[in-house]
Parts: sequence; structure tokens; C-alpha cells
Amino acid sequence: MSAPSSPRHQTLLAVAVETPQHAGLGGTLDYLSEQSLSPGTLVRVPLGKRELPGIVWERADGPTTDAQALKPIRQALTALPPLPAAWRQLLGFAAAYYQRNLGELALAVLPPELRKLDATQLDRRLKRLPKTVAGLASTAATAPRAALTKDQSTAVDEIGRVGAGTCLLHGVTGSGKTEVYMEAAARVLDQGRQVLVLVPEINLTPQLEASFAARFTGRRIASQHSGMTPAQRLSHWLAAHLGEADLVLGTRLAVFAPMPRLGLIVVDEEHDPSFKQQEGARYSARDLAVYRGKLEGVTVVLGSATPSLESWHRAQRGQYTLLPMPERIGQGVLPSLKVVDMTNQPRANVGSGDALSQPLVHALRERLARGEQSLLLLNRRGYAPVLQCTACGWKSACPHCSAWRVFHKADRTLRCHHCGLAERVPRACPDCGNLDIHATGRGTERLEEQLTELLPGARIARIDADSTRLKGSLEAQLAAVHDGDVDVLVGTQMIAKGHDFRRMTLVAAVSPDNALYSSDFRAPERLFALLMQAAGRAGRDAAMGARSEMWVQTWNPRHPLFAALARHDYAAFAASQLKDREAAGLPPFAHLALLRAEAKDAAVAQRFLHAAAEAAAALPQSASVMIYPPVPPAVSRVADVERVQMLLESASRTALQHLLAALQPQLHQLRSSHRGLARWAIDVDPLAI
DNA sequence: AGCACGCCGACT
DNA sequence: GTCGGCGTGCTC
Repeated sequence: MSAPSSPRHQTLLAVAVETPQHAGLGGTLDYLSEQSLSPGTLVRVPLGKRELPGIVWERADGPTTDAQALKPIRQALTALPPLPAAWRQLLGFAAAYYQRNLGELALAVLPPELRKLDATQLDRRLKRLPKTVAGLASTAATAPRAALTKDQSTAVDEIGRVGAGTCLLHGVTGSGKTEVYMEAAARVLDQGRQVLVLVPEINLTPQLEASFAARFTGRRIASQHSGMTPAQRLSHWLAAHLGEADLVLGTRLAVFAPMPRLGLIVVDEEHDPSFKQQEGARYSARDLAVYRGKLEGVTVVLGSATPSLESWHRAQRGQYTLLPMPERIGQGVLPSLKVVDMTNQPRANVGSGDALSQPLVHALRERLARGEQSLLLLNRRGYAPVLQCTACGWKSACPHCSAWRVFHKADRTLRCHHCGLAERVPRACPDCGNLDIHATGRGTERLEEQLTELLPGARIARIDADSTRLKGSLEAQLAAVHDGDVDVLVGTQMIAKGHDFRRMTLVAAVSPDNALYSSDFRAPERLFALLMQAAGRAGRDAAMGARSEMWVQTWNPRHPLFAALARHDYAAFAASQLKDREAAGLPPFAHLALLRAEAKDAAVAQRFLHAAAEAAAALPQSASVMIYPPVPPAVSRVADVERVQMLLESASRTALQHLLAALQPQLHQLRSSHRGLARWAIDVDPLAI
């Protein structure tokens, strides 16, 4: 006869478990355990009929749930050192700030492979770890090191001096920011501490990895990005967590890598929108990096040639230490700006889809004759953004989205860039049978085609999301450009990032105007960053730098953005933008949150948000928060799902936070009274509104 | 979110 | 007679 649940002493544990927020289960769940486990311990717990991974958390002295009903944990994975207090604090803060369930976020940022393991499997992985860790040590030949410039060594000294604070390293392209990161990292590594480096995109990791590997021969470098295999992700993460890795390099999710000896955090290209997660928990890895720095008492270095206005503003107010590096290394000169006033160009030239003005074509021919390279930027892939029937006015609308389908000439398809629907392009108008369908506007494919006509014999290449779909093709195409096999390169913004083209003496923005008057309040900031970055592609070679040019074709030649760009004057641009933002009550002078709702029927989403607005307005916490009426976003329907969003705005971040926290439970309730609502989500500090 | 239970239509 | 549609409800 077996005694059911002997009165053995059972301790009460709070466990963070992956329960979606709409499950109505907040914070942590309570479980029983035979042994007392320290917070941060990975456990496996029963939830309903399932067994899920969880993390032991600090237990708030809340009401003790009916102890009889509590279930015991299934397993404690004590072979893994507990996730440190600083990590738990970071996750606790992030979950609260971005309005997500703690367990959902905490488990989501662990390597997916780790969540699946039981104690036995974990033991096995940990036994094998020393071997993988040994493989992390850089075996690259140590690169010869150039002496630091005065700006660089000043910056490095400042970073060392700042202690627990944030530095904004404002260095123009080519000023050698990477050298500063590495030198600052070297000092920290020499103290036996770890360094975390965040980059915006996977594409940029191999490059930086190579630089760090060459600078730190023998050091163990771990990576964290979504391009790794699950097994790699896990072993590199374990190396970070166990303090076996010296450097951790990765994309935004790396901000959550536990590092027991953390001594420095670097965020490269801190202005890059990729640091903001755009689905699920919409966190900003850059902002969390700053918070983590404070939490762990380590220096955070934010680097950019064109800082985000948020960071710049903080630097101006003395909250961040500004480290300016205005000079390019090796006599590199920034290219001079040529603004083509499109209002002065012959109509025939600009009317019918010709993207290029005569002066620009002339400049391209000059480069061609001299054997130099040119780069043309056009932020729209495909051949033409829309097809139109000349007889009845039919347009190539997507049946599932409120957007036009883009004409891709290469494979004769109409493609929706929102839902992915691709169909063969119709030979005649589907509505009236007219054979004359007109391609309106231009994308990179069409620009490439036009260049082929305008520059006979020139070797023209195109790099965009379509031309680089296959793995490794981006690298191959970039290599072709480097090897001089390309005269004119056409591409979207993806080529403006991080690649140096030594023989490039002309960079042109073909059609940047839409960003100037976009409804997206960050569009000018992004355009300026893109153009500065693109300009930085040219003129790195001192000999060629002198005749390097940045061209801009615009209908608004007097726009102050171009004046600032001509002087490469980020500070002036930022000042004027900040003035606009202040006048308009936008970040960094106000704090924003979006409440988004999705439904098959737009009216359902509308009603839900209206109810949410009423509920919010009735809360005492809404006192200093502006609640705007729900509106559809620019593209309101995607894949037959209608979207509506509501803006909340406040001068006080805390006030906004309090309102969101108070509103959340009400939103869960409202959901049940709004049948047909697909989902809702809160986006704190949204990039676009 | 999963994963149950639960109550109505076309098949071996 | 059962297999299975997804509506409703619960998970410490």
C-alpha cells in the first residue's frame, strides 16, 4: 500500500512559464518542490496536460494559492547554473515595460533547443560543451594594427573612464568606430571580463566577427543570431552563460544572453530600426542594452554616424557621454553633394518612367569612361509598383491586401509584397480585355533595364531582396562588385549598409522624395541616415575621394535635409528635426504606445478599440495620457486581415506605463465581448505610427 | 497557445 | 453505429 503524497516538507516556488497573455494567467505560477531551488533555476513543470519548461522566480509575498491544489514540479535542471539575478531583473523589466507575460518573454529569449531538454539531455549537452567551447577560440591570424587616431584614443579613454554609463560614439562612416569598439573591448577583456556586441542584422555579423577574430586571436567568440542552427545557438549561449565565452556577438536577441562576467556592451549602428523587434514582444534591444548596462554597472557604447534622435537628444542633455569622431581615417574625404532639381528637368525626361535626369546620366558616363564604379539607390524592388489598364483604369490590386501588386518583369509575375501572393501577369486587362496595360512608376528591375539602354556596354548589376534570395548570392554579388566586374550597381537600401566599395566614386539616390513628406514621422531621419550611409560607400579611397560625388534627384531641392546633407552636418539635421518633433509632440519629447487590433472584419477591430479607448479614458491613470481615436494604418488589410490601431501618447513615460499596465486586464476582458477579434497587441515605443 | 470536452453531420 | 467538425473553457 503506497501512501499518497506523504506529508514531506514541500517548498513553494514561483515559476515563470510560457503562458500567452490572453490565457488570463499573469506573472508566475506556483508549484511545489521537495528541494528549495534558487531563483533562476530551469525546471520542467506540468501545466494542464502538458509539461513545459519554466524558470524559478522570486516569489512575491502574495496570497498563497490553495496549497492543496498546487502541483509539484517535474524536474529541476540543476546542472545548469541558475540564470543570474541581473538577467531576471532585465527580463522582469522588459516584460513589464513592453506589456508582455513574464514567462512568455523569459522562455522566448532562451535558445529554443534548451527549452526542449530534460535533465538527462542537458547533462549530455554540458558534457560535450568543453569541446565546442574550445572551437570558439579565434584562430585567425592576428591582423596588423594601425595606431589609433587622436579621436579614437580619446574615445577609448572616455569609454574606460565613464564606468556605469552610456556613451554615444558619433563617428562618420570611415572614422574607425570598429577600432574603438575593439580597443575598448581589449581593455575589458584584459580585466577578465566579457564583452557583448550587438549588430542590427545577421548580414553584418560575419564582417564584424572577422574583425574581432583577427583582433582577438585566442579569445573565445560566441554568436547569437537566428541564422545559426539550433544546436549552435544552444552551445554558444551556454558558453556565454557559463562565462566560457569572452565575446558575445549577435543581433537583437543577444541582448538577453546571460553573461556572468559582463564588462562592456557595444551597440553598433544604434539608430538602426532592426533593433526593434517587430512581432511578439516588441522590445528595443538598444534600449534594453542601455537598461542592462545600468543594471549591471557596465559601460554601454552606442555607435553611429547618424544616431537616433532619441540617443542624440540624450547626449545633448548630458545623459549620455558624447564621443565625436568627425574625421575619416586615411585622408578619406566625404563625397560632395549634387542636387538635381527635377522641376527644372525636361518633361519628356521625367514623365514616362525614365528614372534618370540628363546630368546624372552624364555623370554616370563619365565614371564609366574613367573605369570607376557607380551606385544607384532606389528603394523599391520589382519592375513597376503597379500595373494599370489604359482603357478602363483597372489597377493591379491585391485581392487579399489593401495594396497594389508589384510587377516583376523577370519572372512575369504580379507579386504582393505584403502577403506574398504571386500570379502570372495577365496578358490583357482582367476587367475589360484591353491589351494595353501600362507599368506605372519604377523599381530596381526597371532602373536596371533603363541603364542597359542608356549605357551600352556597361556591366550593370542589381542587388535587392529578389536578386539575393538564394543563400550566398549576396556575398557572390558583392564580391563581383569588389573585383571590379561591375560598373554600375543598382539596389535597394540593403546595399547601403556596411560594404566598402573602393572604386566607387558616385552614389545616387534616384527618387528619395517620398520619405520627405511621408506620414511616417521617422522617415526623414531614416532618409538622412540612409543617404549619409550611402555617401560613406564612396570616397574611402583617398585618391578617388576627391572626385567622389553623392547625387540626389529631388523635386524639393530646397529641403533643409539636403542642405544638411551637403555639409555632412548631422548635428544641424538633428537640431532641425528635434525642433519639429518638439513642436509636434513626438518622441523624444513624448512617449508613444500603439494598441493594435486585427480582425477579418474591420468594424470588429474598430469596436474593440473604441471600447478600449473608453475603458482607458475611465481609468484614473489616464490623466496625463492622450488617447487618440482608432485609425487604420497605411496598409490596413494584409492577407484578408483588417488592422486598426490606436495611439496613446504622454509626455511622461511613467504615466503611459501606468495606464498600459492598468488597461491590460481590461483588454483581456474586452476581448471576450468582441467576437471575431483575431488578436490585439500593445506596441510600446513604436517605430512608426 | 495547446489541449481537452462536447455536441451535431457523412461515412465504414 | 463511429469519425471528426471546431465552439467553449481551463491550465498553478
